Amino acid sequence: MTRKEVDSPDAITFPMSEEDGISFELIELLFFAYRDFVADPDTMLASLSYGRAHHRVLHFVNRRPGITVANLLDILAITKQSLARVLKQLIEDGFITQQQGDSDRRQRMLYPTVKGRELALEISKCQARRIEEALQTLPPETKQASKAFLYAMIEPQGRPIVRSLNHGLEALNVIEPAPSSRRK
Amino acid sequence: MTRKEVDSPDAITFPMSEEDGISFELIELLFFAYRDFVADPDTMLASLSYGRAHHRVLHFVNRRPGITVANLLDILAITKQSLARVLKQLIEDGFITQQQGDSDRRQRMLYPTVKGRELALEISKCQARRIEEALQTLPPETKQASKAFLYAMIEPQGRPIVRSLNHGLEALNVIEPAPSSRRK
DNA sequence: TAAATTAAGTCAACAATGCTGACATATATT
DNA sequence: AATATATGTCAGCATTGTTGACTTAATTTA
Repeated sequence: MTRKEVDSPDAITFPMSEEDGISFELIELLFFAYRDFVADPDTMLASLSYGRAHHRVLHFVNRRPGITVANLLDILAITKQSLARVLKQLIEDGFITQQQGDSDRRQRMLYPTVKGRELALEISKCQARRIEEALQTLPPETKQASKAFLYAMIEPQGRPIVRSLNHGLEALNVIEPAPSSRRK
Repeated sequence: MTRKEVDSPDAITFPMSEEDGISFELIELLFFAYRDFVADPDTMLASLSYGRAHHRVLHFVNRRPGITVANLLDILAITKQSLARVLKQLIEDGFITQQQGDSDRRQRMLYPTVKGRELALEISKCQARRIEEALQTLPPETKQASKAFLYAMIEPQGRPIVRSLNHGLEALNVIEPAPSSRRK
């Protein structure tokens, strides 16, 4: 009962748990699953000294060939600087090419090269393999349920973008009239 | 047919799509869902000039009060330096306290303070709210299915850690006999 | 008991990827 | 002709990850 025992006057010794009415399990599952999910691409790209940012740019340019820089910024939700840095390298290294916009010649439309498509596919295959292996062990309705859950986790404003990537809505420029918020 | 049209000799103009046999939808859902999922904590912690790294440390110390530095490194899978930087601040600012290990006095057992617990709970509540709101719109079996999916997405070696956080396995030190791989 | 190992802390340095603000250039729009 | 837009670029900063080396204290082993 001396001062010795009062070392850390307010150390809490019992764990934060589901009893607090919070689903810690899902919170942590998202953390660990996402970490392992991006580890594969990270490893593959390390040999090219590319990182996660390069991967994202490459991915979305492959999913939307001809996308403009501005629309790409909307999808990635990063600043022009952050994009420019990695985009420059991808172009220099011949994974992506630019073409002047047809209607608006200020625009730069981005396309993957053959080399860029191959790399994007290789990485996506690897990620898809992990997903398919996970789903294999589970009942078939799991896939649809997980999609629905993840979709509902996305901010409503972001959802049209996700949809447009899958059903070929050309509406990318219509989506989010871009009140010139981001994109400094 | 002049050179003009051969601008970008190998620009690919058709999108990478599910026809390549890859579930791009799930890949992208994971990306967007995770991004929005961590945006809330990021915002909340910005006022304290803390980042994502601080959040993770605070979270797991609250989930496993008394955890040692070495075990925390195993969970986070980062280097000692990366941990030290943020842990130091959290201790200085009174969110976490240290106590010498009982059996092994080299160890530093980490505990949240009252203040630290409150902050961790506040953030977790916010994340849980987003999860619950997403699930509300969906059939009840979605939660279990999503848990199972995310769990299966985690590398097998990592799974016992996730489990131990939820059922109170004291076994954290037993989990992964730590062949002294990481933790430089 | 002496030597080796381990847990933790620290230092210096570096890399990736976010951010800001400012400014230039070409092109469109009003 | 004036203004606005799309892109590119410069300089600089913050966070968070990395490496490798070294210290101190405590434990374990030979």
